[in-house]
Amino acid sequence: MNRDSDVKENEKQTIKMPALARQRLGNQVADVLRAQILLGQLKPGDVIPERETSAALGVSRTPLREALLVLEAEGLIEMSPSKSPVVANPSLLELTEMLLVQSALEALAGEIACSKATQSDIEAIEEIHNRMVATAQDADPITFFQIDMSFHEAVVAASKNEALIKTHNRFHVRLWRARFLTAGKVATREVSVADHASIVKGLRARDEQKVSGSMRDHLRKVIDNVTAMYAQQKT
Amino acid sequence: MNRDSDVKENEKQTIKMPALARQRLGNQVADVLRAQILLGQLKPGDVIPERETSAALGVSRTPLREALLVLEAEGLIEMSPSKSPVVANPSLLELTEMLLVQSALEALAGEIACSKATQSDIEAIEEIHNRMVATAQDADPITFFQIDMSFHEAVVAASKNEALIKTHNRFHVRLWRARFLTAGKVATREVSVADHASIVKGLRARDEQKVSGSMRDHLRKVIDNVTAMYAQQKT
DNA sequence: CTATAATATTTGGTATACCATATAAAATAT
DNA sequence: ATATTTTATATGGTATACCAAATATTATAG
Repeated sequence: MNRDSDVKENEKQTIKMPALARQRLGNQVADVLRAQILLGQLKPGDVIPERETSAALGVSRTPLREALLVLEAEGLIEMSPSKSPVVANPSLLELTEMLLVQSALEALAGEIACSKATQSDIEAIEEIHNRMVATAQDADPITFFQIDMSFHEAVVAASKNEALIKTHNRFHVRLWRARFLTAGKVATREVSVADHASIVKGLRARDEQKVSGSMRDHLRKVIDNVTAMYAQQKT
Repeated sequence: MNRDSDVKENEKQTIKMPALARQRLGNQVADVLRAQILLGQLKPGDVIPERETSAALGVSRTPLREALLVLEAEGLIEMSPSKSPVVANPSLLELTEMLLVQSALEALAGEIACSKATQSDIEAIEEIHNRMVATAQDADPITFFQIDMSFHEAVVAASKNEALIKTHNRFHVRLWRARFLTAGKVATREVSVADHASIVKGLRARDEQKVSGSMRDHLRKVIDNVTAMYAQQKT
């Protein structure tokens, strides 16, 4: 490859793309902490002392604090004066409230997706569904759960509504742990698969009513599952 | 007044209530800036330089910055590296997307409110509606608009769903300016009043279907109003 | 006078220093 | 030995100092 010719070709642009490079340190730290919370490495009730954590991550307290504020706004942690931030531990009431909102959001997403999704969007959703069907019997809980979640993400993304996608993701993250803990039961898997099949069918037919209703009902079943788990946990 | 007796009476409690006192400075600053944005004292496109603004508010850059991060998370301002934060100026597309989400949220709120609202909640909503009817003909745009908005807030609050209330408020704030600019037309007032009347009627009957549908349709009309305003503005 | 390069200045981003308060520990009086 | 007061320490909250990059300004070469 000729170096000189390359230089000549590029002489006017000087690469000119910072593009996806620069991001605030605080956001990167927030991503790390958020991932740790979702992966269960940071469990509800765990504290996140500022000095200790910032030192562990090799940053100063300023961006660490910035990250904590982001996570607080997302509802993943709780901060109170003179106390170390603590990973949020949503009550059953809070979870059901959030799931109700999520059901409305996903219902809307399904409705919009019927008109806004491209054919390849729907095919991609179908592909996720097929993978879920294939792994319903034997896959480990984590894998199955992640496929399940990606299905919902894909439908919401197909709505092409940024505000909706962002708001949905907000609850998605906060509900992650509780949904994971309840998704383990293989018994509920078949129901989920059936619900998803109905949603896919509706999307192919671009039947707004059907998809919207299916999404909504599907999510409301999750409320029952979570409630059941909490009741069982008390025992 | 006898000092000693006072001391004796208070000896056990020492006032003991910090209660509603302490809040982070950053949040207070965020409240101030948010209010300025909502009141139009800070318009879309206006910049908020950190040093200048923090000096004006009499705080250091740290809490000011904390406030900016909050407002950025709320979507009220936009921050980019090496540039002063700027008050967000949502496009028509963004506004319609947010209004669609808001319509779903308010529909859900109306539905839930039918079962969760107390009788006095409904009476309070009715009272707001009556005030709106009374001032529909002559009140200045600001007053009418504020009553209109408080009606929606009251219905959502009646759902008693914290996640819903918070999420709704998020969009409520971001949509505030655009809705205010479109709410001026007296022509649209009558339609709004009629819609609200239908909602109140449904709430009294605790008819979930009706209230939910009315809320949703009412909000979707706002999309048309906003779209019309943008089209007219181009002219 | 114009174009270009060097420099000064302003910006947000980050690190550090300091402060107030809440909590834990220790000392002392009962 | 216990209860109470005092003191030490650790925590988050805030202010300041410093840095890098982007931009505006000025000087200089053409």
